[in-house]
Amino acid sequence: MLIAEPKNKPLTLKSVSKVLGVSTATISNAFNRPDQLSAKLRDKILKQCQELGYHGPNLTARTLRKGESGVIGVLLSDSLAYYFTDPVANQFLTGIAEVLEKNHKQLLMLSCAESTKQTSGIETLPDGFIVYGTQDKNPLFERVLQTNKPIVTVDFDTDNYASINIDNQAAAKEVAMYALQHTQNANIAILGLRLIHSDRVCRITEDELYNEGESVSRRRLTGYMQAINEQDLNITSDYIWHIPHNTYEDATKAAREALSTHPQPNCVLCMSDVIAGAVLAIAREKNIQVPQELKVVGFDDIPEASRTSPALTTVCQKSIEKGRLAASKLVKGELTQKTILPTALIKRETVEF
Amino acid sequence: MLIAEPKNKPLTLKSVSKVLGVSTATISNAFNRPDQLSAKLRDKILKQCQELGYHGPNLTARTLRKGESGVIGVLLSDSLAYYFTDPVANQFLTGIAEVLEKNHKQLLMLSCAESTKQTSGIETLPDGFIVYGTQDKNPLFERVLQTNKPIVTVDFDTDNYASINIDNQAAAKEVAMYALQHTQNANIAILGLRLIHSDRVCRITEDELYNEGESVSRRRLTGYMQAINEQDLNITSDYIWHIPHNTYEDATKAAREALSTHPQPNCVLCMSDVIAGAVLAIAREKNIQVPQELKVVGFDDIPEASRTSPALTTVCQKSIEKGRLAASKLVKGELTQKTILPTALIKRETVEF
DNA sequence: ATGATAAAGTTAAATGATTAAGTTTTCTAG
DNA sequence: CTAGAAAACTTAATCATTTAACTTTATCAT
Repeated sequence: MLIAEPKNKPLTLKSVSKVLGVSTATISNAFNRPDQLSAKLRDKILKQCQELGYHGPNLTARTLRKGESGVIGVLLSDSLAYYFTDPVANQFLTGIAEVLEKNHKQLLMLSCAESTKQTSGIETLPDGFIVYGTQDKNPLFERVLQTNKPIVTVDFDTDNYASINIDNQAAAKEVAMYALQHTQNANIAILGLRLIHSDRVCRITEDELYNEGESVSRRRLTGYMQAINEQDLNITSDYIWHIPHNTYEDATKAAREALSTHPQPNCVLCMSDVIAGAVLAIAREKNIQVPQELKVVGFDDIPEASRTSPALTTVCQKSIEKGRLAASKLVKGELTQKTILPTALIKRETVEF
Repeated sequence: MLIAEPKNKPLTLKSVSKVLGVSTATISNAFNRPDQLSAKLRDKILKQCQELGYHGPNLTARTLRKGESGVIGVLLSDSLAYYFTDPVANQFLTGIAEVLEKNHKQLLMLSCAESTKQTSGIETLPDGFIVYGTQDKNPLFERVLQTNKPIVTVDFDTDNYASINIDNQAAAKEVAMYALQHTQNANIAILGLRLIHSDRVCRITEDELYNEGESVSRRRLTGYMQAINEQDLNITSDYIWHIPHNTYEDATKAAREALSTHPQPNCVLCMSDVIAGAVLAIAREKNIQVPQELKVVGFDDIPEASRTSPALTTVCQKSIEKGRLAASKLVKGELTQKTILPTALIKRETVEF
């Protein structure tokens, strides 16, 4: 039986090698390169390490030496807390987690929204990054770029990197067309997500309507507008809301405002299912019949969308698949291809019954 | 203007020091210990580093040297993907993320369920751990224990560590009492979570009913049983279901089975709101009126609980607060106290209207 | 001016691993 | 039995930092 070192000092390759009477290199090889030593010695070393309570090389030291940590960073444009709350993000992260776990990679969550003190140098740890959401000149993102490590971007696109997107504009146009075609004398409201840089729920101005950006939301808005035009309808900025965060609270506020206007809209285009869910709740509260008096469409097809009553008509984007694909591109090193995932219009009960 | 090193080699303290003509120590101090050099030189160094594109010391090397990474590990008993899907876990993680972000700590998600190959030594990286859920002799958990790093456990208890729990038994008893007191000729079913070690939805056997473990679910079960006894009612194991994962799919299967029994239960005690939500869906499908013909109670008070129709009567446990508290204990170094968070019975519409 | 003291920088020894290159041991064939 | 090759193991350089201990420069009262 081996005598362990005093409990307080953590075991190292060196201290263990001293106890076992072999070189540090041999123990390292026992853990990492079985072909470099005899099977007999290897078994003996592994067993003795077990007894001592040494469970293998320190990750930090190994990472420093090998330049490889086994950690994948997910870079998120908003605060971390938000990503645990948002159902779409949850699905996306679920997909990532699935693939990383299968490949024995660890998952480090990094938020760009962290306050100015970005001194930690955390970007040097992960072996690669999945970058989610638009990153307009974010400092952490800039640093990540400079590491020259593998990157896959999702829901936005930058030259030189693998990316995963959907055709937001076409999908939005399709769902809007469907909704408008089933609405007589359409009076349209749009509940948009992050259309402008404000932290408050509000309507947008005429100016802001034409300030075309490249965000996911702006592309959806463009899709809606195309549908409205093709149907020879129109909408003013008075009927377009900006919702800063994809939460029930914000969405409820906007929904309540939107359904209190005169004339009251009979067709609400929502940029997320969370928003659409809030509209349904307010409609019930106000005794407005959906879909008879009011058509509602969402976006995303989150799990809850099929459980609302009436069940939500929406655009399905395979968010889990997005995550899976992002992670697998990264672990497989497929770092150039730009993928557009398909979407599908899901007809449930909030447009026609 | 400074000339940067060739692009391919990443910048280091050493390479930068060569360019700037000062020692590595001074640059290190410029970043970490402003008092160790003149403000003038420091400003100059920082500006020059900026120009060169050196954004501060490499985290891995710094961690190795200082023994401190700024990373907090969250050790999860199930697969990672599960924790992004489960609404209770989402809230818990939201709370953690909030506090860590405020304290400039990074969040590393670690799953115990990872297949046998646990060679990575990842437990050496984080500065501390939040351990969530029962860990019956899990190898990764054992290693974490051996690191002697700060640990806070949540939803289970081990000697020597700070822990956060709720009184599952009392809370379950309370909600069950309430439900039973409002049910005439009660015919009870229990939809339990992870009562036994099976991956399939099934009823439990008489034996398994009395196999008392120490899990959260078992304590809730005990609470239910106490209420049933105190009301001079009874239940057989035929009316107790085991649901392996807290998902709608599993729960729906169990709910469908439970509402197809003869005699049909008129009071269902659910160990989670997800399960209760599934029961409501099946009840609607079968045209069973809730609460008139069927009382349903859940557990957790997830956000969706207030949005179901009818709105769910349940036990509120402040899951976000749990996460916040766990993280703040860890960052503040309060590593001994064992906290029992309060719960509250939330009376909505699924027991009385 | 001068010696003492404080401030500003530098040197060099850790930190815990990996791995190329070198050394010793074992094996094989003639 | 021995040279040569292969296998088994060790040595020592390296990874990018931090920081105690040391050296140099500046400050200041006398």
